Amino acid sequence: MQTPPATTEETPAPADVCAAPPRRHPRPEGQDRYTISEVVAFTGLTAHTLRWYERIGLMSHIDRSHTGQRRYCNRDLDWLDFVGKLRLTGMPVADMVRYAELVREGEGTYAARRALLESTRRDVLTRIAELNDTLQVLDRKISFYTGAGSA
Amino acid sequence: MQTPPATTEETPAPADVCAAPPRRHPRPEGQDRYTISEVVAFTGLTAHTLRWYERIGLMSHIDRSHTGQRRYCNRDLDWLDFVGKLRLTGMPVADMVRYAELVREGEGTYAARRALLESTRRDVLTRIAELNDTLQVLDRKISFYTGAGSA
DNA sequence: TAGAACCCTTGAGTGCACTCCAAGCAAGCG
DNA sequence: CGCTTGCTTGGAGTGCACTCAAGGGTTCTA
Repeated sequence: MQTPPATTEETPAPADVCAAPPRRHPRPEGQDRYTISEVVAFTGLTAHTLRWYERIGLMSHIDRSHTGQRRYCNRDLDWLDFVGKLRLTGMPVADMVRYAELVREGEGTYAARRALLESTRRDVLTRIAELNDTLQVLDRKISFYTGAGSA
Repeated sequence: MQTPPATTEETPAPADVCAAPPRRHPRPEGQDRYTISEVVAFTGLTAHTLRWYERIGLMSHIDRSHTGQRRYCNRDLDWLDFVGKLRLTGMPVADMVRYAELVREGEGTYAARRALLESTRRDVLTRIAELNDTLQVLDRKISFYTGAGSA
């Protein structure tokens, strides 16, 4: 068995260096059309939120069934995974939408996308440093309380 | 010179294991009464936010001048530093208020305080792990764009 | 004794990221 | 056929953490 031809990256890239790796909510193999409630199960987002993401342009228009219901594909799920990561960084939704627009604009925006991600990367490093700092404070206080409790 | 008698911890503790260490906004030495705008300069919070913190019980009542203006002391600044750390962890303000209440209730709440901080500590570790994960994704994408740009 | 700068209060307003509602369509089942 | 379940829409509502406005008092410098 081999990785399916799923492109998963922002632009139909030739050799996709960037394929989506481990996923937390395993998708069924060989499927490429999911209802909104399946996506809810995979991502933990609500159906409301998924529709809202689409409305504000954080997702490109989702394919529809003959009756007008949304049918998400694996690439959509990959994108949602990535958006989830960005969300963890604290990036505002408006910035994510900006990134999504760059993706839709095509390969000409590679430099801009990289700049955006590098700036995000810096934010993440800062945040990690802050959290490590906070951890030290917490540890100091916890050991204070522990000592005071057993003294 | 010796550390001043500032207690800085939640309860007038005997030997304070928990003294506040490095501060980012250096305070003048030997002072213990600050106007709200000085505190704004030290903490980066707005005066609105400082008053709001007091209203919701995130800070105990601040000392006042004879004309009713707030005069913050070093211990208040230490508390604000700590609150800033908690804020970085993403802890909701309501939970911080809960912690502040425990502090006001006295030494009998040491165990509860420790439990709260330990739970926060776990959250912080989780968050750091998530951010490291995100960092990997960002690095993968950045190097993809870098390669595509120079290819 | 001006005038500017600073501070006070209560209560309302803002921005973000969802979250829900109402009304209605479509498919599957006994 | 009727019932249930799942999906659709636009627009309104929610909760959080501030943020500001209005109207007034105080403190500092000249």
